[in-house]
Amino acid sequence: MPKPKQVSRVTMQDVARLAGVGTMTVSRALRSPEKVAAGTRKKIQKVIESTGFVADANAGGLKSGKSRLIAAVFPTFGTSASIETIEGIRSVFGPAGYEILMGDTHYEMKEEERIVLGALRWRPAGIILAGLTHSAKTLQAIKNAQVPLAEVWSVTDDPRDIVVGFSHRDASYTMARSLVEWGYKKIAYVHISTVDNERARTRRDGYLMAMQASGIVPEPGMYLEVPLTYKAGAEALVTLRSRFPNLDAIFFGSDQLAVGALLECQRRGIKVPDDIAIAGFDDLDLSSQIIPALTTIKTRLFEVGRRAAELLIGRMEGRINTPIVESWPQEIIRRESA
Amino acid sequence: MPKPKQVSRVTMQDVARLAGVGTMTVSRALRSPEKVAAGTRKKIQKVIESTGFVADANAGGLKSGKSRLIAAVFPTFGTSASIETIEGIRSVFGPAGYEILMGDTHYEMKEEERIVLGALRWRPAGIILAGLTHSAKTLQAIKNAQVPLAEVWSVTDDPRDIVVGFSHRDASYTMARSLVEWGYKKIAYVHISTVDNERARTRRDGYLMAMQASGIVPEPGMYLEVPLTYKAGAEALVTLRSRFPNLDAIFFGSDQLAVGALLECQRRGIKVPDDIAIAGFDDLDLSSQIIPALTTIKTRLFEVGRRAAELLIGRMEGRINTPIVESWPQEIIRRESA
DNA sequence: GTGAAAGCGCTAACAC
DNA sequence: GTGTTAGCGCTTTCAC
Repeated sequence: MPKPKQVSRVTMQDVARLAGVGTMTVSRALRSPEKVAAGTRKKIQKVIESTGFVADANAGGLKSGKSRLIAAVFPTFGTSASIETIEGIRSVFGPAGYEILMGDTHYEMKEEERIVLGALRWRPAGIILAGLTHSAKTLQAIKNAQVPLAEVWSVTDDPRDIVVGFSHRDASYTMARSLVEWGYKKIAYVHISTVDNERARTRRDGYLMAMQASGIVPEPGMYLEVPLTYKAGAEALVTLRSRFPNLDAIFFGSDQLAVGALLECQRRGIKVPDDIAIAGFDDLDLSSQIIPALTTIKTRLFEVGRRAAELLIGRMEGRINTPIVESWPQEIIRRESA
Repeated sequence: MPKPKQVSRVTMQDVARLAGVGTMTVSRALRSPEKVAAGTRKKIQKVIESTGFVADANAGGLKSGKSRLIAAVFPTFGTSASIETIEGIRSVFGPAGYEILMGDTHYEMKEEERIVLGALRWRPAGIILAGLTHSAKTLQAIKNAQVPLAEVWSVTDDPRDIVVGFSHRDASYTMARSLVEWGYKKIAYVHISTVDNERARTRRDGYLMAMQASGIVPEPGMYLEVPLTYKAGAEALVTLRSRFPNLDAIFFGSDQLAVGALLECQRRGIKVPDDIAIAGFDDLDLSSQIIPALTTIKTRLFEVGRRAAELLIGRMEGRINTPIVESWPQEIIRRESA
């Protein structure tokens, strides 16, 4: 292995000089090698390796006004929803030679705004945001910057640009209807905060619509908002059972809550699904392992991330130039808990 | 092929002209407002808001040779170890106005190399890598670029630059010794791949050293390498119990494996800790909720990330200019499973 | 297939 | 406190 020498900074000009060619040829050798003669290319490659030259993306981005950088902003890195989506995004952009600027908003729209504004300073080639609920300032800044935008996770009839996700309302509706079909009559619902979060809101709406369609009127207090932790799921179970002694099912808007509830059932000797049925939403790794195995909705978020990235590249290359919505089918996974 | 129309952007010069000041004053108003008169500042702020101007970080980075960008590379985003550390890093760099370029290597050293080389094109102000095991090329490239490096998670006596973490060997040793103290005599160990992963290796070494110190010689087949999944933990339990019928404890090098094993015990009616004791490493959220609650080692990875970021800023500002190692104490959490 | 010239939008250095 | 000058290291353009 050739030993790179320790120099303060090697520029493309240095490489060009050492290889006995013009800087333009070096630039081409890096970005479109097929336009450079094989011999020249080899010579340049050798110099690059021996000097440890790394092209300055700032200079390139400055000149061209665009950089091979994608901004991706998610509410949190702590859920598998974000992680799966990010993995899907990286599976496309990694091999394509893009870097990813990542941020997490902690579910704060104001923080999202701060992160997006910061990211735009880099003139990214594209932006990916989670969900459809963003501040006017965030959206205006993206529009001004003329940066392609992909919104992932939800779907809408009126897309701003690229939208890839699924209907949380339909998925939730289907699960709630299934619970009714399976014979459950008194079904509670537990969800996380719906503030600036259309996923949580539409999931809850799906439940409410299913109840209505089934001729069941959920009593007040029968749907509950809690934080996203195992413990909150456990506590919701206890609260709901004491409020409604004849409750026969609880549908949780997230598997993490449902797992928390299942563990609480174990602790208290409550039989699932005989004493009470439990259903979730997300299909975490853990959900198939927990006892009893959790009935839930399987999302396809790796695919969602992957497609968002592909469509973004399509937009960047001018192949796609109208708003577009792509929906990935969800699947009810019936296991033992309901 | 239709292309998006190229509308000219708002530059700092435009802002300067509209505010009736020089570009340098605008630059200062953004980066060190205290050096600009309040009236001037207000005038500039107004123009920035009305034009939606966002300073081009590429230009700034080009001129100064440094950008307010941090590269952070982790083996995976799918474990809470990575996520906690990243949260700690962001808690410092977010408020300080840095963006974070993130990559995950899928535990591949070659992929780490690719990601680091890509990130260096942006002339980042600092790099954070997980662990101490990196390819020569990766390390040489970072050295050439003269970018401050923080390595997190492990510790060493011979730091390259900034190192923040803890001794996995000591933590693991302490847990294994505690198991002996608590009366367990035949203790197996389950770990993930030690290839290019000094955390997994030193955790295993800690177990082996504790056995030796306790006068116990682990039989062949008594420590096991498996993938990092719940299922693998369950399978390891079954394998080890059939190999060693009188096994009385299993120490898992990761809570995820231990949880998988606990769930398998439930399925099979194996009593924990009476039939077999289970211990883990990491203290996941789930570990305190699972039944029985898991005895484990609590790591302080948020703090590790936070301190790595703080020390990196210290190095960038010239306040720290020698290699430095910081170790965060770990804690054995004894719960019901052992 | 290759190179020379021009300049992207900022900021360091220095003047005022 | 503020402005002027000079370039950072690439890529665009166009000539050969």
